[in-house]
Amino acid sequence: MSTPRKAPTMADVARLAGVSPMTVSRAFKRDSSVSDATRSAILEAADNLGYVFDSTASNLRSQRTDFVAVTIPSINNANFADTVRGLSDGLKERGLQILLGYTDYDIQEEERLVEQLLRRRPEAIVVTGGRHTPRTRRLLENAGIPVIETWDLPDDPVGHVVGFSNAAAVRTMVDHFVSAKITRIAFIGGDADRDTRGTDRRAGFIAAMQAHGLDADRLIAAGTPPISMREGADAMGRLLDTLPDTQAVICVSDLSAFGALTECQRRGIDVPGQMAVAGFGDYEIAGICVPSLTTIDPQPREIGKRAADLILEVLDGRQSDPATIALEPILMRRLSSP
Amino acid sequence: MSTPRKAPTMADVARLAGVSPMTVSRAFKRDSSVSDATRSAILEAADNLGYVFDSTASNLRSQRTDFVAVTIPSINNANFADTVRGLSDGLKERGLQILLGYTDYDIQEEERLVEQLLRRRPEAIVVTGGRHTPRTRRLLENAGIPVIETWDLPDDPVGHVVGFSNAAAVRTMVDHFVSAKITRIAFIGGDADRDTRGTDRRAGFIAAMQAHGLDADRLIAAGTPPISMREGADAMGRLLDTLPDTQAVICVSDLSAFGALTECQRRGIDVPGQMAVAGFGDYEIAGICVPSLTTIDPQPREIGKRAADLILEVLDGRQSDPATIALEPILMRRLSSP
DNA sequence: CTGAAAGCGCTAACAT
DNA sequence: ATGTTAGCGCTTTCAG
Repeated sequence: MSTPRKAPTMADVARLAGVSPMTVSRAFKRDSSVSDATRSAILEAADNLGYVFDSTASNLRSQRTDFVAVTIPSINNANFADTVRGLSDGLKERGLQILLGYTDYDIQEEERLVEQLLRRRPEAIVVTGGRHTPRTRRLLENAGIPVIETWDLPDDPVGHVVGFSNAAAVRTMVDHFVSAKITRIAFIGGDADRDTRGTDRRAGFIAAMQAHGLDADRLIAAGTPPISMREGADAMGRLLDTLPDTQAVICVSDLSAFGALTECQRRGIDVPGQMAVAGFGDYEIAGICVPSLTTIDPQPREIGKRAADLILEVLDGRQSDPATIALEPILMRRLSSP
Repeated sequence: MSTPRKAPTMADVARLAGVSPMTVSRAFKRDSSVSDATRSAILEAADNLGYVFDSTASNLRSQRTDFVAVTIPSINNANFADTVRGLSDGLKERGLQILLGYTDYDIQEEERLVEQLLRRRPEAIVVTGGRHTPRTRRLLENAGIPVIETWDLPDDPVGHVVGFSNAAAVRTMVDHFVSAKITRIAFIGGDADRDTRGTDRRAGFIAAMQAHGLDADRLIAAGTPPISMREGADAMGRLLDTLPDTQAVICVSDLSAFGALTECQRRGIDVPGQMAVAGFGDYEIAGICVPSLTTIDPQPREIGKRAADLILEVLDGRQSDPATIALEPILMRRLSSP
């Protein structure tokens, strides 16, 4: 576990293999021109010495780091994890690694994080959402690398966008209920504007209700984002206590929706007979809970995949203008709604 | 988004501020000796130029990267996410960032990942589990940095350990059932030895049953780890079809346990009356589903926190011998068991 | 296919 | 409190 002596360098490997450091450098690259005999001699020498390639030196000299910076609101969220997985898979073939940071749904924290990440000279940066502090925006604009905003369709993007309209997605859900003659619909979401996607969903709910000429005043504040299952359950409790004639509730996420569902179970309220419930995200739980949960699939993995493709295109010079890729969230009709 | 000209360096900032590059370097460090006037002049000059500190150069020269490498099996798992959060919080105060990679529960992938991570010269490395390929082990042993294995208590640790016995934790659960006179107990887990923690849990189940003189042959293979909610439900279906006199089932994780629970709901099987169900992990869902799920809390956040503390101690020279910190998983008795 | 020279941008070490 | 010198370990560039 401890190596008291200094770690071996390429020069050490070169000496042992009887070649120049430059040849060792080439031997560690994939497609460079080194004879097979020389290469295997070098790799063996390296192995004997316990040599491990030093990226820090390589990064500085070549001005390439081979990683892409990614910020997500929370590491503990299956939707964002799926986006990261899509990104990761898409970038892997090019040898690009992901440097991940999370913002805790806080744009001040995002600012700190983005600066930290940019110091490490990523080849590109992917951020979640389209709302940033002025300084974050300036940092991104001046970074000189591809910038991709995701999970949103910002009015004034910094660079590229791979996302969807959170408001429009919720409108789809409202329409779904209204077409089933359900009109007394509530919304359970965060009580702060911290989570901009949550805020957009609530705004989309209000706008959609008003477009149908319906009251949009059944808004239940469930806590500070991210809203937990427990907070969803508590919010449903308050809704049932204060507005018992409510026919349906749209929740800001599947997690809060599942919490709400369990509260109905505990109180013996039939779902969807007495109360329909809808979520957002199409987390695994939505498909398997009883009754299964009507929700919106925002295609998180696809967001990551498309962002990765876009990054590769831009780095290859195949794409130069800022692109906006708008995905269509999918309404997943299940048993928690009519 | 595009910066055609080259990015400014410390030399540029120094020139504009009328000082030497060394003073600029000091101004960007926290506690270094620069007069307030000089520092603010420098920071202003940097701001005007849009200068962003270049860690790649700093890393090479100072031989410090200020990050800790962490490998986890999956990015989409609340337990591991909690450990990462504990680590992250504990390391943040020292300015250490986390470089995260995931192995997909595959020790071959772990080998690739560990080598990639070590090339970036982390200050320490935290891995999940105690089983590695011989090469991974060699890489870790020779890395010359603190190595911490987590989520397990390996027989022959590489270096430090912060973990718990997966087998002993499941024994606690078996004892819980047996003390309630429940003896026909099944285990739902993975069908491969890919997930070593899952394998240890199954082994712990078998050993505990045998210690009680009970048959340990109700083993249901639910798929390739990680076992999903859906796979847990399917496994429960097979269990009910083939061994209907089973009284209780212990699942390799809360996710599969919840799936199993929903299968009981769909079939009208009363839990825990006809079938008791237990999970592992104390995920949020365990506390809120109906009935709430008896499970084991392995204290994932605490694992991360302790690992972070240990790293700081070792880096400070306050701890030199390999340490093993064994945590005690907590049995969470809830409504899915008697 | 291989090598020699130079230098990436910062900071350790030493000075004052 | 600030400056000077040298060099971290690679790879770019140019040569053969």
